[in-house]
Amino acid sequence: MNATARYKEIANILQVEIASGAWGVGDKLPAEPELIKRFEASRTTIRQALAELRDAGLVQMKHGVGVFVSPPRVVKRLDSRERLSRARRERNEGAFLAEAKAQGFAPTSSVRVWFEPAQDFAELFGIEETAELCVRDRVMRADGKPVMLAVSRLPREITRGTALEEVDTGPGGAFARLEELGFELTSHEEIVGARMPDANEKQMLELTSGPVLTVQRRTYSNGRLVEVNDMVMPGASYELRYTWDAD
Amino acid sequence: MNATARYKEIANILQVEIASGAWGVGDKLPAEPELIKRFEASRTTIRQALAELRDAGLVQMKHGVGVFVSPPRVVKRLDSRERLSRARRERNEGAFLAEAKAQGFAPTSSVRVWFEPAQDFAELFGIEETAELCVRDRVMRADGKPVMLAVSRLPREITRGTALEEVDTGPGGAFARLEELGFELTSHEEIVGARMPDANEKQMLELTSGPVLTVQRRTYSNGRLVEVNDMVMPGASYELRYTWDAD
DNA sequence: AAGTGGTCTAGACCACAAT
DNA sequence: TTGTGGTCTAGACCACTTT
Repeated sequence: MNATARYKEIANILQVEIASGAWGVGDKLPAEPELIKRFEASRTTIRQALAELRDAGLVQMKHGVGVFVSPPRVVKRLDSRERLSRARRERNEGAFLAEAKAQGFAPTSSVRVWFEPAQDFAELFGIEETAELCVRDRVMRADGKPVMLAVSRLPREITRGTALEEVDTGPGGAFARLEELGFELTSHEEIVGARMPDANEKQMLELTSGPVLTVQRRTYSNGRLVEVNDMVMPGASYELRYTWDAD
Repeated sequence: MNATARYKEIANILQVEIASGAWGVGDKLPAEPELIKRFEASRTTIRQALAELRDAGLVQMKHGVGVFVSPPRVVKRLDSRERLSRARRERNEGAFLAEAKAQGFAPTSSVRVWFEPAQDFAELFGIEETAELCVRDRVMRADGKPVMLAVSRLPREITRGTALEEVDTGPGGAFARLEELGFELTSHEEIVGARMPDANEKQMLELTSGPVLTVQRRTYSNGRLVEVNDMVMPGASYELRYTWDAD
C-alpha cells in the first residue's frame, strides 16, 4: 500500500468536508462524473473512495439516485438490567414499547409465530432434539424504520395453549405471561458480539453499511432456561449498557 | 444489482469450497491469475469476489504473499462480572493475564503512560477540564498477536506518586492498587458498541476486515468515578458475556 | 528476479429511479 | 428519456515478499 493511496486521499478530503458541514445530513454528494472531474481520477478510484466513506458509515449510496450524507450516529442506549425489571412489567410495559415511548418515537412491531423441532437448541434447553419450540420472530420498528430483529425461542412444553403462542402476548409482554405461568424469572445472561450483517439482515434492517450488534439473551427461572432471544441491531445506532455491583 | 452479480457468484462458490474443506485453515488460495483462468473473469471481478470473502472474515489477504483461509471464529468469551471480581485480584491476577493463562496462550502487553488535561473527560469525572488525568495506553497480545487495545484514564489526583503511574502496576493490577489506596471498588458500568475500525486500530490489531467491539468501562468507588477504560477488540474473536439476577 | 497482491486507468453496458 | 449508481473488462504499473 502506498503511503497515501489516491482513493484514501480522496476519501479523506470528502470526509473532512462532510465533517465541516460542506454538505448537511441527507444532502446528496456530487455525482460520480463531477467527482471524476474534480479529483482528476478514474471512476474506479472515485468509487473506491466512496466505498470507504460508506464502510465508515458516513454516506449511503442509493442506486439510481445518488450518494447521501448519513445522519450522525444517533445512539439508543439500552440498559439491559433496567429494561427487563419486574417494575417495568408491572407497569404493563414490554421492554421495547416502553423504550420507544420514552424516546418519543412511534413503535410498531410485526410478529410471526411458528413451531419447530429444537435441533441446535436442544442441548441449550436440555430437551430432545425433536421436542418442539415456540418461535417468535419479530421485527421492531421505530417510526416505521426497522431497528431490531429478534427471534425468541421457548420450549413448547411451556407455551402450549397460552398467550405466548399468540401474536399479541398481552400486557407486560412475554415475561409477564411466563411469570403468570409460575416461571419466576430469576436470572438473565446476555452474550454480545459484533459481525457484518448477512444479506437478509441487510435487507430487513435497511442497512447499507456497517456492522451489527448481536445479543443472545438467555432467561432462567430457578435454574431452568425458559427463553433464548437472538437479537440483531445496527451497530451504528445502538449502545448496550450493563451495570453491576462489585463483589 | 443483478439477481446474481458475477463477483458474488464467485465469492459464493469459493465460500462453499472453503467451508467444505477444499482448503484448510491457513492454506493459500489459488493466486489471482489462476482464479481469472478458472472463472473466466477479469481481475477486477475476481478481486471484488475476494474482497467479499475478506469482509466476511473468511480469508486474509497478504500483500506480496497470497490469500489465506482464516481460522474459524475462535471466540474468547469474556465474562465481565467474573473477570473483575475481588477474588481474582486476591490471587494477584490482573484480568487479562488471568484469562490468558486460563486459555493457554502466552500473554504479553505493552504499556505507555502519560498525563494530560481531562478535557472531554472532565464532565464524566466531575473535575476541571485542566485537571490532569493519568492515561495508561495498553496493547494486549496473545502469543504475540494483538487482541485488544485499552486506554485507561484515572484522575491524577488519585494516582500521583503511586504505582498506577508506573508501567508495571504490580500484583493484582491497577484495581488492586486502587483498593490499597482506600478506593473500595463498588460498581462497574460497561457500555458496548460496534463499529468499523479506524486506520490506526486496523493496524494495531492487524485487522484486515470486520468490525470491532468497543467497551467503555466505568468503575466507581462509593459513587465516585475512579477509572474510565476504553477497550477495542476484534468483533470476530470476542463475545462478551453479562449475567445478572432478575430484580 | 519472480510471483504475489494493491492501485489505477479508460471505457463499456446494465439496473434503478426520477422526470 | 435522462442521470444515477452497479458491474465488468483488459491492461498497466507499483509495492511487498520470497527465492
